[in-house]
Amino acid sequence: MTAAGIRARVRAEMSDQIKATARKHLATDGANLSLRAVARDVGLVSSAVYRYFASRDELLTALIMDAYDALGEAVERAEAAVDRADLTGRLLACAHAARAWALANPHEYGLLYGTPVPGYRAPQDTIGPASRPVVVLTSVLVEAVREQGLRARGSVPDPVGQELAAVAAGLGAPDLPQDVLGRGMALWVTMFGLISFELFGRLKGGIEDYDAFYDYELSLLVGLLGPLG
Amino acid sequence: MTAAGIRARVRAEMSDQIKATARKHLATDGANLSLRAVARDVGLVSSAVYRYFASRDELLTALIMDAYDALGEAVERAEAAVDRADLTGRLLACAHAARAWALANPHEYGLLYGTPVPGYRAPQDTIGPASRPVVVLTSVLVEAVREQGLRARGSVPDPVGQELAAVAAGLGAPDLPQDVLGRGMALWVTMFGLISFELFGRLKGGIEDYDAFYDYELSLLVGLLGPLG
DNA sequence: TGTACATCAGTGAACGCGCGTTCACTGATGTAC
DNA sequence: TGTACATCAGTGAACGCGCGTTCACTGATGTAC
Repeated sequence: MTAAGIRARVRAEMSDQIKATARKHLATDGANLSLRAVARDVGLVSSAVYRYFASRDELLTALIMDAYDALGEAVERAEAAVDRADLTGRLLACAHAARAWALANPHEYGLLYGTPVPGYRAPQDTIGPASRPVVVLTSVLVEAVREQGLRARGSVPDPVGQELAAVAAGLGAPDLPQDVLGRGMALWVTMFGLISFELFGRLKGGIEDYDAFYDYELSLLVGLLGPLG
Repeated sequence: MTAAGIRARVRAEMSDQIKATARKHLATDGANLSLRAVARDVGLVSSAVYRYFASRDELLTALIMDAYDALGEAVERAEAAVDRADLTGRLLACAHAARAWALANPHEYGLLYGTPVPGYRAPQDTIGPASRPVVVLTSVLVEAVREQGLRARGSVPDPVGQELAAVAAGLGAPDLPQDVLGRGMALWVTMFGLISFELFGRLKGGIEDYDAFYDYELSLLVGLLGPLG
């Protein structure tokens, strides 16, 4: 390995360590992450962090991108492991993977799907990684339509129908019926609603067995899609 | 009015003004609300605020309680204004009122349903006001069962079934079929999921006409309940 | 092989700032005799 | 009616703290001749 290569790797490792420490700090500070506290924990003087991230916001952005990627990858891997013909299983695998990742990384989840950080504006770069899970779900729906005869069960009134058609096209699935996408989005929204309610403690006192509750509610929303192989 | 009464009223007005100003500050600071900034804005020295709220957390708690109450009242009034026989209309009125309140008070909504404030623990007193909207929804479901023959459309596997039965009992509706409550919760979760996605900008770039999208998705979830008058 | 130079991660002090909370106080207003 | 007293909202200074960011610097390591 060239000297430059070694330097680059050491640099990347330090950068990773800063991010890892920052992730830990999300747990206590939430989104008002303290650069100085992170630096202290890493064993650096606060100004040294600026060798790696130009500002606190840039560090936050890096954390967000990593989180989107981690969630996206978790969903993709889980979905890929299921028998291709088991469409319901593939949808459920996505849903389980998303929840499992959120439970394992609650504060990163909060960063992605909780209240926006005050004063922070997400740069454009986050759009790609952010859409990975939804791309997977969409592809499953497309296959269900093509291979297993999943059909629209109603019509979608405009302007929603037009917008859904545009979204489908943007996701590379221009032939997906609007109604199927609309029902898929209900599933999508409910998934994140359930995860947020669980993580943010909004069901405390009512539901104890979140695993079972999640599965039950998901089954209702998968049922809403229509008969699936 | 007695002198004591006047003093009490003046005190309440000052307290209200502090809360109103604090609500404005939620917009810029999010949940890391600055007591000093609020005091400055009210025209008080920071220590004077302690005559009204024992700490920053107590002020936050007051804001949260007020917000729950405001949301609860908005939902209750909207529901009460609909023809009693129009069960679907009553459900939709609740949903519309919740969204309208959230759009009008996005930062208070974030306080209630967004990422929990780091380090803040909600006291027990918030439970009552927090459940007002869900109580209304439940009562509509109960009436739909009693008066319009809304029925369970499937069975709810334990332990979810048992937990839902306990929740129904806790809401004063011990006879509500578990499956109906389970589907109602799907509606409930989706409502808040949709509102959060809209407010937190998670649908940016896809959906423009949120009014129409919200109605469309709601119609899917109301449909999931079963035939309704 | 040895020397002068460039690179660049990390240092430490400083900038100007804001924060929550405490505390002894002032001064207006109402109360009791 | 007039006076002494109690109440209590609001003041202003201080406590000890943490923050993001800048800047001139040190010193180790690699590079070029």
